[in-house]
This record gives sequence, structure tokens and C-alpha cells, in this order.
Amino acid sequence: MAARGPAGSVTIEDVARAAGVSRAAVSKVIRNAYGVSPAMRERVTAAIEALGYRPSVSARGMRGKTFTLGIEIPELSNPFFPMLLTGATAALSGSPYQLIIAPADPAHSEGYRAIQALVDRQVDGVIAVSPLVEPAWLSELSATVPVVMIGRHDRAEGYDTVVSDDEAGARQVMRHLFELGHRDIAHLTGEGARTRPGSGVPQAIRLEAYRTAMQEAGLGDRISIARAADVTADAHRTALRLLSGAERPTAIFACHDEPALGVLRAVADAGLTADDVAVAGYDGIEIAAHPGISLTTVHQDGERMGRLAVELLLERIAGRTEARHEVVEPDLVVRSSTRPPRPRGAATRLGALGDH
Amino acid sequence: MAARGPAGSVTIEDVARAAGVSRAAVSKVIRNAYGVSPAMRERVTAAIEALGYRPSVSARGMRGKTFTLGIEIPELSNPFFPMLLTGATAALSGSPYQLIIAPADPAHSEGYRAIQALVDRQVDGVIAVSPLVEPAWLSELSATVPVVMIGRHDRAEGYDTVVSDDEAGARQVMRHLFELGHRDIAHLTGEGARTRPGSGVPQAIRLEAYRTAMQEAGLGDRISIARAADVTADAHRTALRLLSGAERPTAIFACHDEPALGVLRAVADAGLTADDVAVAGYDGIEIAAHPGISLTTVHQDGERMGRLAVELLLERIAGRTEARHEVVEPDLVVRSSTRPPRPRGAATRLGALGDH
DNA sequence: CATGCTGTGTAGATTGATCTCCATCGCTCG
DNA sequence: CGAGCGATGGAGATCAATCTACACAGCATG
Repeated sequence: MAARGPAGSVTIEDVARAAGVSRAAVSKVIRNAYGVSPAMRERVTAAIEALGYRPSVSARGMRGKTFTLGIEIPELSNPFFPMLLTGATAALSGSPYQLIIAPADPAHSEGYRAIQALVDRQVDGVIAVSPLVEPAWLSELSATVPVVMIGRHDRAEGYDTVVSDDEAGARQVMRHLFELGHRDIAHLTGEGARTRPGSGVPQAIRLEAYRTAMQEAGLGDRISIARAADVTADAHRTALRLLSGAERPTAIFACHDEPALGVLRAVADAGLTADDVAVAGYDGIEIAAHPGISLTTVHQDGERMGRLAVELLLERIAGRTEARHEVVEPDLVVRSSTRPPRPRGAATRLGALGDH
Repeated sequence: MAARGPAGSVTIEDVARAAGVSRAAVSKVIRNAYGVSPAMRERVTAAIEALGYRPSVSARGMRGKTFTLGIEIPELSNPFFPMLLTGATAALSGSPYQLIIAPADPAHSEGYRAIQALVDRQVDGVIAVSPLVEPAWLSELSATVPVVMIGRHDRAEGYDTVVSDDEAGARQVMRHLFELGHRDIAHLTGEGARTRPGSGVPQAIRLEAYRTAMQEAGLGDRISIARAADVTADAHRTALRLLSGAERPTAIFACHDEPALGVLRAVADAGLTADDVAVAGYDGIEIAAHPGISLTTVHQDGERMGRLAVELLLERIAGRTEARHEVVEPDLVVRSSTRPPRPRGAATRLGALGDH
């Protein structure tokens, strides 16, 4: 409400003096500890209010809790991550905990630095999102502070995880494309550690699901995997290459929505439409629903994932020790970026005209 | 690089023991303070390395600096704000400072809680972004800790500001629309404090620029201001109302890109196109450049603004006391969402057909 | 040879809160 | 009437760093 003066430098000592009690008494009132008479609580509360006292988190951190949860996030420019934050902050509203975010500059040593920064600040719990932070390192870390990893499918002992069922989601996409009649389906994904089988990274699992689906459909020889070092940044270029190649796919399944947007751009730049090349993404970012984009995608409930992560953390702080691994079900959302392929022999407009 | 064990509980005391020196000596080495022989520096550095020591930010905070800068951000879902963060983190890379972000749940008492949380954590500087935090409160705060406000045009004494020249940007939009031949231009904006004249809030300044431009063009009687309590959420609905009214504007200028996306959606839903209604936004978010959107907008260099904010903060920490107010020039980016209005008497397609 | 200076290292106070004892007070009960 | 007890409040240690004041060695100078 009204601007209560900022922290200034009023300490617990000042409050104690103002209320005519000891520091310990004030501390008890703040912490809702045992051994406080209603009268004293009254006096102390009044003094706190009058002086605008706010406990120093640093001083608290010296002995125990900081009432701070930290979340480390790579590339906030990808709208999926803010969804996590929305859920996480919502889950904390009303609790005494405050969420702080450490951005992980993907250019440098990724998540490590950011998570370290959070630990240095003695957060009471850490949510990790960068997919490339080693599980062993997280395990070691989880001996010190509760940890939840969002997104990666490691079923670790020491820390909890919240994931979306990436395999099921990717299979839904493939089934949808098959049902439309597509056979030449390319998959656009990243390179290196992000797609190593068994890494548990979403991209890797979606890639594997793509491969399996193709094989199961008897299309093993048509598997086409386009890789880009930085999928998001290079999606457009990579897609252009794919589209101008001799064997143009009739559908492109991108491992995320952001690269899928680049693919859509490439399709437009190549003078093609959704009737020529179907495009599907993954994540379910909001803009995908816009009529100008209308991207078929798999919606992951990011808010729910963020909320779950916070809840798991609070449980850990409350004392739980055995690991929990939550899986959220994704939903395929079909939009107009995926349509049936043109009938054979009608690969281009001119061809179609000549045929009739 | 390799996973150095996380903070665990190795203190300066442990390092001192391992190196065979006093705590004070270790402290000096860490802080690069005067009075350290090369030999001792060597020994201490080795011990720090060997033990994987990391100074406790809390303990540091007890006496002075935390090497932490805090930025408070409302609605991260709006892609403009992540741009600020990109610039801010870039400006800090290589410095000993770490940026932490406090999300300001716009549902509650807005920025206050978030900024308070940062101050409670004794950050060495605060970047405020929420437009509705009172200047007086910020001034008071700035007596305690350096403050930079991003976005709002208050030329305060106590704190610095970084703004984009919203008046110039809005005028560019209006000139562009006039040049295309538009006369019936509506402005979509928010309500209440956000648009109060003299508040210095971007929305207010853009609104004023719209009004002035219309008046200067002799179109004072055609001024049409559509307001929504939550512009972003209600843009679609409000635009639909605007489009179905008796006096449909030929152009809509939205105060931000996010609402402009909603307007575009409304235009499509009403069965209209850019030839019927021109749409312009403001901010220059990335998706505006996508061919499926192609939104005319005013590009604000968010990265630069974030970088500037950090630089100002570091200057303040280094000792500057007089206020600085940086203005970044915006650029109009014309895309296909703004086209000339249909010639008179050709307001609808049917009409156009009948006319020829 | 006493004095002063410089360069190096340490002792110990300090910071703001928490938390473990411990003291006190007012009762009840044997 | 003294012991015991529950309820309440306080004294003081503690946490991990910083920083001032000081000690001390080595060396030059008058």
C-alpha cells in the first residue's frame, strides 16, 4: 500500500529498544516462536510497524534460512521460461519465501555460474533449468541445498525433477503428421550434448521419439534430421537449406516453437505455404495461437511445472528426503500450419494446374 | 568448466588454516587489498583453489557490499523486458557483480514488494522497471541504495533514469499514418495511473503525443481513445468493439506491441485485413518482424537500455552523486500492417466492386 | 645507536539476527 | 510452607566475513 520507508538501517536492536524488550524477544515475535505473551507481541508488533523494521536477510543467512528460493534460467527470451516463473511466483504468493532469478548467460559456462551465484547467496532451495548442468554436479549440490531440476528426465536420487512427457508429446506430433498423410517428415533439432541419447534432455527425447516413430511406420529410410548448433538462432537458415534441397520434406517437426517460428519464416521466404510444407513445433508458446502464425504445437503446461517445482522445494525444506519425480502430460494443439500433403504429382501449383 | 564442488561449508577460517595464515590475510587476498606479499597471495590462492572456497555473500552483506545488483521486473511474459535483461547481464559479464531478478507479480502491490525484497537482500544497486512505483518512494529509497528507473520519464534528483524518447517515437508513428493518408486514427491504451498526464509513464507520453499530433493535424474532433484496464489482456476484446462500432477507424495505434498483437487478432477475427485497418504497435518485440505478423512498430533498443542502467548503477557505486538521465532514440520500423486507407466510398470489398 | 619509516601480517571488534540455555515469576500441590 | 512446574523474557554465544588498529621486522638515516 502506501510507501513504507525502505529498509534504511533500523535493526532488531532499535525495535527492541523502542518496545522496551530484548533483541531475543523481538526475534521470537518475528519468527512466531514459542514463549511470547500477547501483551509483548502487541508491543513489539507496534514497534516494528512504527519503525518500518525489516529483518536483514544477510544476518538471517548467517544462521540458517534466508527465505529465498532461487531459480536459474537460460535465455529468458524464449517465452516458455517466463511461463515457469509465472507458476513459481504464483505458488509462492502468501508464503514467506521470495523467488529470485539468476539469468544464465548461455554464452559462458551456462548454468553453473548462475546456480553458484544462488548458492553463494544461501538460497533455501534451487530450481535448475539449464539442461546441460551435469547430474553429478547437481547431486553433489543437493547434499547442501534442496534442488529441483525442471525439464531434464534424470531420475536422480538426490534431487527432484519436474518434466513434461516429451516422448508422448513427440509421438502425438508424429501420429498427427502420419494421419494427415505425411511420409517425408524432417526433424529440426540441435547438436552435441543437447541431443545425446540417454542425456534426458527434452531435445534428445523428442529426437528419439521422432526416430522411433519413423521406424515403426516403416519409414526408417526417410529419416531426415537437420541439426543446428544454436537451433533457435539458426533455424531459419537451416530450414531454408532443407527446403531448397532435392528431396524437400512435406513436413518439418521442430524440437521447439522458437525454431519452428524460424521454419515458418523460411517457408514464407521460399514462396511456399502450409500446403507445401507442414510445420509443427513444441512447447506451446502463446504466439503460436496467433492467427498470423497458427502453429501446430505440443502444449506443455509451463505454469504447472513452475508451480510443481516450488511445491517440491517447499516439501524438501519441510523435511522430505526421498526423491520425487513429477511428470506433466502435454497436449497436442492442432492448428493450420499442418495440413495434408499435396497429392502426388501435384507438388507445385503449376504442376497442379497442368494435371487437371 | 569441470564441476567444482558447490559451496558446502568451507569458510575463510578453513582457508586461513590451510594456508597457515590469518583470516584477515585471506580476506585481503580476496579483496585485492593492500599489504599482501606475492608469496602469501600465492599460498592463499592455492588454498582457496584446493578447498573450493567461495565467500559467503550473507557474511559480506553484514559489513558492506554483496556484489549483487537487483532488477525488479513486471510481467516477464512481455518480451520487451527480457531484452533489458540481456543488455544488463551483458554489461555485467566479467565484473564481480551478479544480477538477480525479482519478479513483480502485477496482481499484488506491484513493484514495491519486489524492490523491498531486493533491498532486504542488501543488493548494491536497484533497477526498477514497474512504472507505478511512486517517485517519492524511490527518492527515499535512493538515499539508502543507488537506484535506476527504467522507462519512466521522471527527472528525479536522487536517482538516475533510462528512457526511450516516447514522444518522438509516437510522433513518428503518427506522421507515418498521416503520410499514408489516415485520418481516423484510434489509440488503444490503458487506464488510470498508467496514463495520467505528467506521470512520465510511457503510455501517458505516447497518449499525449497521439493527442497532440491529431490536434496539430486539425483532427482534434476525430480523436478516439480506447481504454482497457489491462491493455495486454483486453486488447483483443477492446479492438473488436472498436472495429464493430459505427465509426470504424482506418488505423489503430496501440501503446505497446503486445496489445497490438491482440488488435491484429481482432482484425482477423472481424474478417478484415491490413487494407481495411492499419495497425501500429510500440516496443519492437522480435515477433513483430515475423512475416505472419509483420507489425509496424517503434523499435526501442531494450538491450541498450538495460546496459545503460547497469552502467549508471556502477557509476553510482563508484561514487557519482549527481543524477543522470539517459535518453535512447527509438526507430520507426514500417512493415505491412500499415497500408494506406481504402479510397473513399470503397470502405468494403462489396462497395469497391459496386463502384467501378 | 636511537629513531623513524615502510612493508607485511595479525588480533579483535563489528555487523544483525538466531537460538540455546538460564533466571524469574506466579501458581499449585503435597 | 517449600518444592515443583509452566510460562515468559533475557544474556550471551554464534554465524562468516570486513576492517581498523597495531605489532613487528628490516632497513636507512641523523
